[in-house]
Amino acid sequence: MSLKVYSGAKGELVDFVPLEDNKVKMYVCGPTVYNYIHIGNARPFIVFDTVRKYLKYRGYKVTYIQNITDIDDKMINKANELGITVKELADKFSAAYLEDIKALNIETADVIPKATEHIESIITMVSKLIEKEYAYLIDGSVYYDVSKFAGYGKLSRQDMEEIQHGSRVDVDVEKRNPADFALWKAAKPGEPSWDSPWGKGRPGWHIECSAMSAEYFGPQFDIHAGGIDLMFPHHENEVAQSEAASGVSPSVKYWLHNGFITMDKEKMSKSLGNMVLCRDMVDKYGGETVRLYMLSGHFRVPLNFSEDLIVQASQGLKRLYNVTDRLENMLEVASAYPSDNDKKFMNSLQVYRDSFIESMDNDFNTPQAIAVLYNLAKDANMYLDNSGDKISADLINHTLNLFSEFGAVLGILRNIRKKESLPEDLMLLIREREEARRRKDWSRSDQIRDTLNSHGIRLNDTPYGVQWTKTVS
RNA sequence: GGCGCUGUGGCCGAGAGGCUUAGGCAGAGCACUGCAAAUGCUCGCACCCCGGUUCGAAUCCGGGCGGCGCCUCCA
Repeated sequence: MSLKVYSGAKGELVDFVPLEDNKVKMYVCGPTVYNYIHIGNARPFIVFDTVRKYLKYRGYKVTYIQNITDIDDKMINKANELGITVKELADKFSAAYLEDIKALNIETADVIPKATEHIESIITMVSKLIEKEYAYLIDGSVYYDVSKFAGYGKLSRQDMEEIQHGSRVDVDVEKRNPADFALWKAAKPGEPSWDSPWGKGRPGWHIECSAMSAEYFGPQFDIHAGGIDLMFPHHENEVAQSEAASGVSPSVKYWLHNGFITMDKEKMSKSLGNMVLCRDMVDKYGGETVRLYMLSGHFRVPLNFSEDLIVQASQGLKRLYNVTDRLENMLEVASAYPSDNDKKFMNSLQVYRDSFIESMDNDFNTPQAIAVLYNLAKDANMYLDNSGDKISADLINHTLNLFSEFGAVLGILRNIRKKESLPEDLMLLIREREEARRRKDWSRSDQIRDTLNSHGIRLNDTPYGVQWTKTVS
C-alpha cells in the first residue's frame, strides 16, 4: 500500500514520494486577517490539517508552515474603515483566527510566518528577480515580467494568449503587460510602508509566500496547499517568482487544492457577503461536528453548506460516541480474560485499520475513511449485543483504541475515555431511581430520568444495570 | 471566449465495466425495554439525457443538457 495523491498536471493519481526520505515539508496558505474566518475559509485549514495528521500517522516527519497575511490592500482598507491601524487590525484577527482553529482541533503550525515580519527576505527575493531581469521598476514599484518566465501558466493550465484580462481598471499601474504583477508597491500617503532599495513601499500580493517558504524550506518543498481559487494567479505567480529567483524547478512537488464551500451552489465569500462565520457554527454545534461535516466530502469537490448538513454530521458524530460510550460503560463489568470470540474479534480489528489506510492512501479519501468508522461502530455494537457481559476488557480497550486512532487522524473523538465522574447529588439520584425501579415506581423513576436529562445526562437501562452518558451538545 | 470541476435513491456522499446491499442522515416496520434511550434486523433495488463499444456500463467513447469555479479581491 502506498499513498497516492492527485496531480493536476498529469490529471491522475501519482505516488507520493517526499523529496527527502520520510520528511515532508508542507506549506498551506493562511488567512488574510481582516475579519473572522468563515466556514469556507475553514475548509482548507481543516482538510490540510487532516492531511498533515495522516502523514504523521503514516510515519512521516512533517514540518507544517502556515502564513498569516497581515499587510495588503484589504487590510489597509479595513483598518481605515474601522479607524484603527493595520497592526491593530492584524493583531485582533490573528488572535481570533488562532482561537478558531484551535476550537476545530487544528494543530498549531510549526511556523506561522507573517508578511510584515519577513520584509527583509521579501526585499532580497525581489532584488534577485530584478538582478536576473525577471522584474522591472516603475516609479518605486516593482513588477514581475511574466513574458520572461517560460513556464508561466503551466500550473493552472492557462494559455496566456487566451486569457481574458479583467475589465477591472488598474488605475495607477503602468505595467508592461496586463499579466505582470506587483512584487513591491510604492507607498501611498498614509499607508504602512517599509524602506527598500526602491523607496518606501510594501510587498505585493504574491511575494510573501515565495519569500517565506524559501526562507524556511529552501527552493524546493513537498506540498503546497490552498483553496482552488488561489491556483491562478496566486500560485502561478509564486511558481514564477520562486523558480525564477532560485533557478530550481519544480519549487513544489505536489499541489493540493481544495474545492469551495458553496451556499445554494454559489461560492461562499467575503465579497459576496453570503458567509457563515466558523466560530458561530463551532459555538452552536461543536468543533468536532464541523470537522466531520467538512471531511464528509472529498476535499477537491465543492461542498454545499447548510445547517441541515451540519445537523446530519452531528447525528453521525453522536452515533460514534454512542458506541464508544457504550464500550466504556461495559468496561466496568467486563471480564478479565478474552474469550475465543473476543480474540477473533480483536484479530479482525486489523481489517478496519487496513481499509482506513487504504481509503486515506487514495488521495485522502476522508468520506470513505469515515465509512470505516461507521462499519466498526456497527460491528462493535453487534458484538456488544451478542456477547453481553461476557465481553473482555482487552477487547473493549483494543476497540476503543482503534476508534481513538482513527479519530486522531480525522481530528474527532477526542472525548473517548474522557468521561468524568458525576457530581455526588446526581449519583444519588441515579441510585434512588434504581431503588424506585425495584419498587416498580415508574413515575418516580421517569421523573428522575427527566431531571438528569435536563442536566445533559442520558440514562440507559441495560441488563447489566443502568449506564449514563453525556448528551453531545 | 479560454481553462478546469461537476450531475448517484427524500438529503449528504464514496465508488468507477460484471458481488460494494459503500457509508451516514431522515422515514417506516419489527425485536429488545415497565416506558424510554441505545442497539440490531428488514424496506425504498439510485446512478442527467441520447447514441456507441462490450457477452455485460452508473462506471469507457461520442454527442447533448444542467450546475459550479478560475481568467489578477477571494480559501
